This record gives sequence, C-alpha cells and structure tokens, in this order.
Amino acid sequence: MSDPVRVRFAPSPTGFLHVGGARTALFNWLFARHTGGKFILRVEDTDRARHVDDAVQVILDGLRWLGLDWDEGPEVGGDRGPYFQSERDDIYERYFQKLMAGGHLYEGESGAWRFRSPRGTVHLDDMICGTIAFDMSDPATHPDMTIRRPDGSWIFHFVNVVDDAEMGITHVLRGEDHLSNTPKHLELFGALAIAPPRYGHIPLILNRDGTKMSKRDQGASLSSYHDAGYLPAAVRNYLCLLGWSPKDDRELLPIEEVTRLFEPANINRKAAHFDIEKCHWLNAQHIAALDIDAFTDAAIPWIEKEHIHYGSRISLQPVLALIKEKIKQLSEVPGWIGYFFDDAYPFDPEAVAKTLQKPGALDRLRQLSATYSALDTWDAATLEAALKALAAEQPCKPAEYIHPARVAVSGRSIGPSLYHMLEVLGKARVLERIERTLGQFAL
RNA sequence: GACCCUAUCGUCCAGUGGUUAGGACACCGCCCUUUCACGGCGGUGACACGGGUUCGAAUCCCGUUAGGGUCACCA
Repeated sequence: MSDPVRVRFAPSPTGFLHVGGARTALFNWLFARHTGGKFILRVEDTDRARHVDDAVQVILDGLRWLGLDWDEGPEVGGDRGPYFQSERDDIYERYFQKLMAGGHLYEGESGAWRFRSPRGTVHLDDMICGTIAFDMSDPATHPDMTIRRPDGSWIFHFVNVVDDAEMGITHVLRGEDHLSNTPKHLELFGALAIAPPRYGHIPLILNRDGTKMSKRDQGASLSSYHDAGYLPAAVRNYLCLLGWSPKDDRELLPIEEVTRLFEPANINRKAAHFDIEKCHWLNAQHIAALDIDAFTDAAIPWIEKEHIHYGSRISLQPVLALIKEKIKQLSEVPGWIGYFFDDAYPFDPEAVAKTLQKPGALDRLRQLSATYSALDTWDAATLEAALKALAAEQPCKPAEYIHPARVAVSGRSIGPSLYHMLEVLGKARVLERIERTLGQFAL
C-alpha cells in the first residue's frame, strides 16, 4: 500500500484569488477527497514587499466560499506547521546548511546565495503531461538559481521544495506555469537526497479569446462570482468541467459525484478558454435545482442589500417562489420583487405606452376590477376563470385583460404568471393598484 | 530568441486505427405560452496544415504553422 496522499495549495497572499488558482485548489482538494488523503493549505508569503494585510483572508474566504476545506493550514492547524512561510525561517536555515555542507551552494558577487546545478538531464514523469526530459547542461539558458537574497530572505524555489519535503507532500498539482521550474525543483530534491513528490501540471485558463487571463479580465477574480450573484456550487461545478470531465455527457454534477470520479490522469492537457456564458447557464441550472428554503437563504442578502422591506421570511417566500424559475443570477432578485413590497412602484414608460395607452385598455381594467371585487375566493385558478369568462362575454382575447392588468399591478410588462402574482399580492392590494393606475392614466 | 507544453464545431467536453465525428453553452428556426423565462423539437457549425506508417487515420510518427508557458535577488 502506498503512503496516504498529501496534497497542498500554496497561494501567495496578493489579496486576490485568481480563478485559475481556485481551480488548482479545487483539483487538489478533489484528489485528496477522492483518495481519502489530506488537503493542506500553505501561505507562501516570503516576499515581504508584496505582502498585503488581509490578503490572506481573501484567499481563505474564497476557498471556503467554494466549499474547499483544508485539513491542515491557517486557522486549522496541523502538526507539520507553521503554515506560513514567513514563520518557517529556522527550518529553511537548517536546509540551507545542509545544502551548504553538501557543497551545493556558492555566494554570488552581491551576497546572494546560488545553487550549483548538477548540469545533467532531468527526467520528469508528470501525472498530466507525461514523461519530459529537460536538458539542464547549458548555464546560459539555465543559470544557477538564487535561493537566498543578500538580506537573508528566501527565494520561492527553495522554500517551496523545503516545505513540500517537510510537510510530506506526496503529489503536487499546480499550474502549467510551473512546468519549466520543475527540473530546478527536482535538482534541489536530489541535492537534499529527498524523494520528490509526483508532479502534475494543470494547463492554464485563458480568456475567451485565447489571451492570457490577467487580474482585470472578466471572471479572473473568484470574488467577482460572489459579487455577481453566482452560487458557489455552480462556480465549482463549472471549474470542475474546465479541463476535466466525467467522460460522459453529464454536466450538472453534484460535488460528491465529481469527488468519486476524479482522477488527475484525466485532466486535459490543453489550456481551457474561459466561457462565462456556460458558467451563467450552469448557475441558472443550480438555482433551478434549489428548494425554496435554500433559494430564500441565498436571496435574502441580495434583497437586504437593496433595502427592500420584505417584512418576514413568511411574507417573502411566496414572492420568491413566483420568480425563482426566472432567475439566473441572485443579483437579479431585487429587480424582480421590488414592486411586491412597495406600493409606490414606478411605471415603465414603454409598458405604459404599449398596453395602458391602447384604446379601451383602461375600460377593460375597470371591468376587470369590478369582476374581481365581486370575488369571494382569491386564488390563481379562480382569477383565471373569472378573467377568461369576462373576456368571453365581450368577446375578446384574454390577453386584452391580462396585459393591462400586469402593468397596472406591477408597473411593467414582464413578470411572473399573472394569476399567481395576483394571488400573492392579495385582493385588497390588487384592487387598490388598479384604482391607482386608473387615476394616474385616465385622460 | 532558446527550451517546454498544446492543437476536434466560436467555446467547454466526448471520441485512444474502421463512428452518418457525439453531447453541452452560445446562435438561428419552430412548438408551448398572458409577458419574460423554463421546457420540447430541429438547424448552422470542427478533426490547423503537409508528409509518412497502415488495407484503413481525428486517433500513431515526423515536420510546419499557430497558441500558451518558462527563461528573476516574483511567487
């Protein structure tokens, strides 16, 4: 039996969690959960100049939002810590001395310490890219790497290798941007006489147009999905499908199923272009699959952000039930429900022009109001039957009543099913709103 | 420039020597329908190019081209 899997995500705290980084974390997490191994979070904060306060929190928040929990790391602990590189100085010092004693180091002119490359061919058996041979013999193209600055601080390659060794990392799933760094890391492991982990290099995520995705590009920041009203499960689902698939046609996948099926060897070797439209569609699918309680939980923060006075959860839920199927992003919720909770809802000029100002529209509204005010029962089925009976008497199409009624009670031409909307609004408010409309638009 | 990775519809993903090259997003059309969506049905649309290997290549090999990555006292 092989050793239990220990994988890690090792972000630099830049105050920004890139969607590519999030996917790397996700793949590591999936691999750990699939194998019953450990997922470790390590913060690579060696470069003090770059350090941003609260930057670590952005990373932690992002991972938690995506539902990626770590078994060892910041705020969790573990017996292979500390999990911040800035706190591991004595460990690095020890390994530094070990390399020194082995004669692998020399001091450059400025006082920086360099690792003397063995100048051989390094073979990498990559879990995703296959076997690759790197010829390291030419110092011109592969200069000896610096591992320590004159001020005593450490360089990425060195601490990364030391940490992976010290933390017992068995598999390194990281971005393809590190592929060319890997022979250097392998040389370091060799000099330290430590067996290296297995590496797997994940192709990068590019923009829709194939260019490199930078910070400012749409969808680059994980937090932008939260801000735009995406469900974490939907974003996670989308990320799973970017470079990996269950090998059949399923796309809407529960995370448990992905965990069950996930194999690093099945990760695609080509870079994926990011398609926000597909993510958007998946989000709509996930929202549609939510039950009304879960949808309510997800929607409330967005409703409160717009200061809509919805009363209680009890009064809110019937309204949300009406619009759930219309919603593709949570950010759309306030726009769909505002008029339910505010009698001073505005009228869309275009809707008014198209329906209310049509000849006879107001007369039909009066008729409908009279019909409805005589009703004892107030539910969608009764309202529909009454409206259709009224139309049949004239005779005219039910639509001639439906459209003006919709605009009258909501101010707009787009909305949920009219009869259900009227039911939720209630008899008194519906009649009041029709009166108001009549008063406002009568000649 | 050198080195490395990659190459199937616009995009994501199937397809690992013999398929009418499949599914999804997007797009278009039709149906459903009180609006907007959902949904249903149908359609447009791809193996980058050139050589091999083979009875037979999207699938294997080589080259070209294109895209990406790396060549730091960033991570």
